[in-house]
Amino acid sequence: MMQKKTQGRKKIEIKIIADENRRQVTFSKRRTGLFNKASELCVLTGAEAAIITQSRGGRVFAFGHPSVDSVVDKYLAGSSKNIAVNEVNSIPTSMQENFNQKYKEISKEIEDEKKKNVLEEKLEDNPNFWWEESFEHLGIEELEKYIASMEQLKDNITMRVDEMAMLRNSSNASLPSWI
Amino acid sequence: MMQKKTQGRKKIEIKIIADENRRQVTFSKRRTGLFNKASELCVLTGAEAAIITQSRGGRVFAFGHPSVDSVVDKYLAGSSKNIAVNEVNSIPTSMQENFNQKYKEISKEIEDEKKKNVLEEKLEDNPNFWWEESFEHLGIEELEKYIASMEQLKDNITMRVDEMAMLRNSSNASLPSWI
DNA sequence: TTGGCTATCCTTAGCAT
DNA sequence: CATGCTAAGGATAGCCA
Repeated sequence: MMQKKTQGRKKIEIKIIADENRRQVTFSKRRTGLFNKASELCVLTGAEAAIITQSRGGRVFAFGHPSVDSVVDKYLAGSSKNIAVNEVNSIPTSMQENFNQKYKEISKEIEDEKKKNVLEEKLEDNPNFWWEESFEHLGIEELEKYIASMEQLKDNITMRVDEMAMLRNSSNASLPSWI
Repeated sequence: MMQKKTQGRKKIEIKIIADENRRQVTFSKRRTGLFNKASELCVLTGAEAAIITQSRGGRVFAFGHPSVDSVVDKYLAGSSKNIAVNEVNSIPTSMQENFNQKYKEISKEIEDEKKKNVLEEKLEDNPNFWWEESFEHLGIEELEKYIASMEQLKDNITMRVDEMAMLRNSSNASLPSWI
């Protein structure tokens, strides 16, 4: 009987890959796959998208359609400073950070919760986005807690950016590979 | 014989989906898939990543680890203004835009080209990245052509950003869905 | 660090809700 | 605009040339 040439793809857990070499290979391959997926998304739906990634080694890779900067600029223009434009339901844009951080875990919790109550809940009564639901059910205290953690995160980021800026003057470790 | 419940996934061409409804559904599903892929990439390799997308409807969705802003800020810090840091091999950051735009098509061309010449080429002699190769083989004229088109793109983007800014004052069509 | 080669594992097109 | 279902199309983990 013919022996299999390879053992084929093996299932892996979604957790940090210990072996440095495997981790690097995975980053390279999956990054390529991610960029291709983004490219297809843009072509298929006519959407715009930008992806920025930084490996542990400090190398930056980016993809953008029609360009990284155009998408990022638009994003910044829409999420910056002038938050007061929308009065009542206005939520600080910075909160998005926490949302993204908790995206997976919370969405999974919501998911599980939904499955449990699927029979006694009318889906029509649920908002389209879990975060909208979160907002509506969130108390003032929770909101303020989020905002506070956001402020701190902002500070951390600012410091980090400064570090990066200083690093740039002595090495190019953080420079995109295409420069 | 039992009839199949669904016809299953069908192969599609990577080109704009004409039907608006199907296009919307595809955007939604693939965006989710893209975000999950990015999430896995971050967890598996310890990398940082940010994705910003805008549907045709004007809604913005973003993903980031550890946050959109931290990754974007770092990117901007590394690619902005002070280009003169690296002297000789310094290439205007704005050129990245053209690269990304041509990523797919050029990479495919390179790919095809490689396959044709695979026997007469020593892979060891090739640079690690196709764009490095492009640079080295690009003449001054080509470079200047790129730069020129980049400048124009910059202008277009600036105008577009201004438009967005004005729009923000009269409607929230361009506002991220999480606001 | 990249690319090719399979045998799996994962994503998703078409429908329906 | 989003989710659930199912079968088929794609992405990729583990190994190498």
